[in-house]
Amino acid sequence: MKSARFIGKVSLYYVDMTHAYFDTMIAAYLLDSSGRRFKLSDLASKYLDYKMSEYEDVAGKGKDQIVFDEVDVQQATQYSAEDAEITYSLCRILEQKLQEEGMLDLFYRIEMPLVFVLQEMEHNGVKIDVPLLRKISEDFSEKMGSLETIIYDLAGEPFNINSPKQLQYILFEKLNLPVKKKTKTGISTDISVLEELADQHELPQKIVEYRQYQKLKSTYVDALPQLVHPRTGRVHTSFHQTVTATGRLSSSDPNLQNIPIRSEMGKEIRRAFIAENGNVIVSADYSQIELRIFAHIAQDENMIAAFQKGEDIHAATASRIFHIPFDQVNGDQRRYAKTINFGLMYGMGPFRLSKELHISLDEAKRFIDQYFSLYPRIQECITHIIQQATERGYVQTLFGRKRYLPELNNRNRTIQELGKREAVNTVIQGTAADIIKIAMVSIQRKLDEQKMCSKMILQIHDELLFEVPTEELSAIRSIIVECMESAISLQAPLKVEIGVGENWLEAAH
DNA sequence: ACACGGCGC
DNA sequence: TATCCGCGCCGTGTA
Repeated sequence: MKSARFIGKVSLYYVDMTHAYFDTMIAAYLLDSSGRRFKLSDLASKYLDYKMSEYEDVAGKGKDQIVFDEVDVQQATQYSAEDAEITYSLCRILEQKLQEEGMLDLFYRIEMPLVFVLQEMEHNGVKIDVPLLRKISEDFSEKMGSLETIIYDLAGEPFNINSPKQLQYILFEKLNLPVKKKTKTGISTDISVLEELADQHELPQKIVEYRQYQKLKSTYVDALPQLVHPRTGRVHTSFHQTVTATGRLSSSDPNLQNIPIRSEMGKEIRRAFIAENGNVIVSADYSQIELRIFAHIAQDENMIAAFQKGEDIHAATASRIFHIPFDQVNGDQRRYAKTINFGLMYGMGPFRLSKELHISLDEAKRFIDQYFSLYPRIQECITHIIQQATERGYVQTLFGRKRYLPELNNRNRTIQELGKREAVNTVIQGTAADIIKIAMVSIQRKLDEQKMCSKMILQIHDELLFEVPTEELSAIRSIIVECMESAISLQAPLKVEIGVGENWLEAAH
């Protein structure tokens, strides 16, 4: 609910959901994951061709709106009963459709059980070290203050650094720096542009630094303490099960799936995610899950072999692409291979690869050719996925999750190309989403069965975070690893890495 | 409300 | 010919 952002989360009622077994919203989402609205009234129009009465129809709107207990009883009865009847009618229709689409297992064995796992996680929340964030905030303020002075000095005048328009004026009119990239409405000042300009003037680099502090401070450091619940002293995110086109979860209010990790400054924010006294934070993440899925689906023997031998996949890829012994792969070579490995799953082309690695277009093309000759079945797999998706109009994950891709039959080439990348990415990303959902359900089941006090608190796409009483640590370790690694058996076996610490940063080691 | 920029996987 | 890397959420400025 959008309104949650404004009124704050006040409901901590722990509603007993034991007997809820069919969620029309989730069923409709599985039937069309690209759909945007799955409200009861949307579904009634779509599947029953029935227009439900709206709340405003019975209670009025604006300042004339009355409270529901003042509504005429007949009208209130009619309105309320409609919800129940429509839900029931939808349930039968949607279940039938799920069956026709082969998605009953996905629905009953993965998505519906997951509802309760997510309810539990939202209820658990995560403890935040507010004093630490306050300290970081002050530290950032100081650094931003000095940067501000330097920036105004380099610009020759004070201006609002956060205003793209004013920044454009300073960089491209006043200082006459070259335009590298345009946006729909003007000249781009994003990070890649500023980095390209860095060798011509000192200002761009300072802007980059300033932006980094500004981003971290406003989005995380200052925002998180305000979201600590007054009664639980913890932050309770919302997980959404019907948002993404691929089957992933999303998180909002606040989004705890995009807490910084890449920059050194950003990492410090993870220190503020802590465990209650007597507990530790346990992080469990799938190592290279998407690449393993790709290797499995493509049946690529080279890639499967590398994973079965437990090799560092990026180094192994580099060693074979560059024809050098495994132990002589240097940092740059490994980085190149890593970029290709990841880019592959998003359908990165030679153009983007060349930009990313600061190499020529020809070199980028050669790398990609080398890559596909090393992993030939991967290339075949990509072709196959796209071909099948174009014929059928949709793709499916290993567990039968579907995504329709009308883009593939669009007359615009650019949109078609987008459709191709979406097709490949959805199979991989969506299968990974299926797998971690299965693991979450089985882990929660074990925790309940064994009446353990450990809590699952976050899911970050390929990582699960737990808050664990120290005495349960060794037991929970094996449960987590077992449930996650055996969620499905792949030719390139799933591997889970576990970390333990007083906070999220330490646990992620 | 929208565009941009930027954080995560 | 020219070339956007898939999926999200959110803060800020602008209108």
